[in-house]
Amino acid sequence: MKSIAENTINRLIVYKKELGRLLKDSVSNVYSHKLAQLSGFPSHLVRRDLMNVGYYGSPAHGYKVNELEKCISDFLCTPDYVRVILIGVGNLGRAILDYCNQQNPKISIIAAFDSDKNKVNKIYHGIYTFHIGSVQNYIKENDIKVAIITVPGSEAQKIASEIVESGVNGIVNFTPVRLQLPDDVYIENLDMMLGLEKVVYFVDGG
Amino acid sequence: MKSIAENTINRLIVYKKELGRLLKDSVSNVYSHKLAQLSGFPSHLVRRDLMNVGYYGSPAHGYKVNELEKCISDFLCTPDYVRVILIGVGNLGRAILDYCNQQNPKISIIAAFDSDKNKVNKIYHGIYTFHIGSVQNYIKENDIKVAIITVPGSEAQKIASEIVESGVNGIVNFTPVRLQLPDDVYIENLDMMLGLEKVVYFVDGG
DNA sequence: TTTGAATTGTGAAAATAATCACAATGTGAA
DNA sequence: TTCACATTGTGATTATTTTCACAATTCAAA
Ligand SMILES: NC(=O)c1ccc[n+]([C@@H]2O[C@H](COP(=O)([O-])OP(=O)(O)OC[C@H]3O[C@@H](n4cnc5c(N)ncnc54)[C@H](O)[C@@H]3O)[C@@H](O)[C@H]2O)c1
Ligand SMILES: NC(=O)c1ccc[n+]([C@@H]2O[C@H](COP(=O)([O-])OP(=O)(O)OC[C@H]3O[C@@H](n4cnc5c(N)ncnc54)[C@H](O)[C@@H]3O)[C@@H](O)[C@H]2O)c1
Repeated sequence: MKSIAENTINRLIVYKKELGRLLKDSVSNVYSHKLAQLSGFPSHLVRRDLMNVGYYGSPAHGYKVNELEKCISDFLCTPDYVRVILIGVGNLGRAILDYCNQQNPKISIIAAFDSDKNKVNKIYHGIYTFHIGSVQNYIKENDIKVAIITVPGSEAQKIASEIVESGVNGIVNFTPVRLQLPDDVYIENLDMMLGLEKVVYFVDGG
Repeated sequence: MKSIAENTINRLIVYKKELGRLLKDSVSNVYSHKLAQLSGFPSHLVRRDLMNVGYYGSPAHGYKVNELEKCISDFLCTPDYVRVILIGVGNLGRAILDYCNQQNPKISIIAAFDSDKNKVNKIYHGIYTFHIGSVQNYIKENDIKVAIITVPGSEAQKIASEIVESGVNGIVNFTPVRLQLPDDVYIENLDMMLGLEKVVYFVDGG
């Protein structure tokens, strides 16, 4: 299997999302430069990326939105239904619980975990909160592979090591801590501060 | 001035953060492979990146933490104090208000804006919330260049256009909407869903 | 002083990514 | 039918990024 650049994957995910939106608006066809405009990448890059997924449009009608969306989904191997857990039901955690289950019906947060007795056994935005002590069992029993970490930075490494030990191998990490984990664990760091610093750099310097 | 790859900038920001942490722990020297371990990038890439900022270490002692931190900061042109505004004091907005001002003393959110009367004129995590109607004046009077957008997706484009018109040219966009703005506006899209999809892809497919 | 071990800095090579440019294709109007 | 037009798909090219590999450097210990 040919390995695809991470940047390409990022862009494909964006195309997929925009195609989903077009689908909702009952748009049936789209040209590369329209997709380019929507996604913010140049049109020749859009076409180059689409070569990877093996879907072919026509010069006259561009791409069929529904087929292309399907094709990208298949390419990304998006399983029909992915179950994810969230750890740390604080300010950020609750915002994510609210947001996430509105967005992609194929990816669901099915449980949350916290150490705070006031939060355990409560339901936030429709998701039940368990005590953190039960997380390792929960992961094993439900074969969870992906977790979102929104605990305080000081707790992050310990929690991450535990859940990886139990079988998780993909983590979305919202804490500012760089997690030290085996190489086969995929970590996506979403530290807002880095994004903000980047904006400051490009606005100020460039 | 040589132009530096965006990836390099990303990494430099990470190095800077890790160096800041080392400084706090009173660590005075660091080797490239230590910085590599902390940041998660290979050590030869660390060294290559550091060539760009023009700081030279010694084979015997590696890099001086304080000097290197200073040097990267200067290179990134991090101004001494950057004032940022946040628009949309919802679940996510409040989480960010709480988080942001704890993190980097050089970058501060100095005001928030919302359209909800119940939120206007209130203080959340120390930040005063103004009515959204006053945002354009506020930007002009205070010469604001960077804004964080955490309003519902349906409002994002309208708000973005307005603030750019008033002088903002850097945006951290937390909504799932791809903003259509002039090319000279730097946009950092932080859509959590994309991060999650990426993790799902790499866990499942790779 | 000399040796050995560890680490830096960097030229060169390799790998990867983005861009260009255009033939091929399909469409609709004349 | 024929022509003009817009758009795709892609080979070739260019640019960028990463990796390799090692000479140069520094220091501590013998
Ligand atoms: N990436 C971002 O944009 C962003 C924004 C805000 C906060 N953050 C980070 O996200 C994390 C959470 O931020 P927050 O504002 O929600 O903080 P918070 O304090 O409101 O929430 C943390 C939650 O984690 C729980 N917790 C603490 N220790 C735990 C443990 N050992 N096991 C399980 N749960 C535990 C707490 O009870 C609390 O509910 C922090 O690391 C913060 O730095 C990131
Ligand atoms: N990137 C992420 O991880 C992430 C997570 C959660 C939510 N989100 C996105 O962030 C945004 C906010 O999410 P939330 O959960 O905080 O939503 P929310 O509804 O809690 O908050 C939205 C806030 O914006 C205010 N608002 C609405 N219209 C406005 C306007 N015209 N001007 C000013 N303020 C206005 C509302 O009064 C409210 O306070 C949404 O677009 C959501 O999709 C992103």
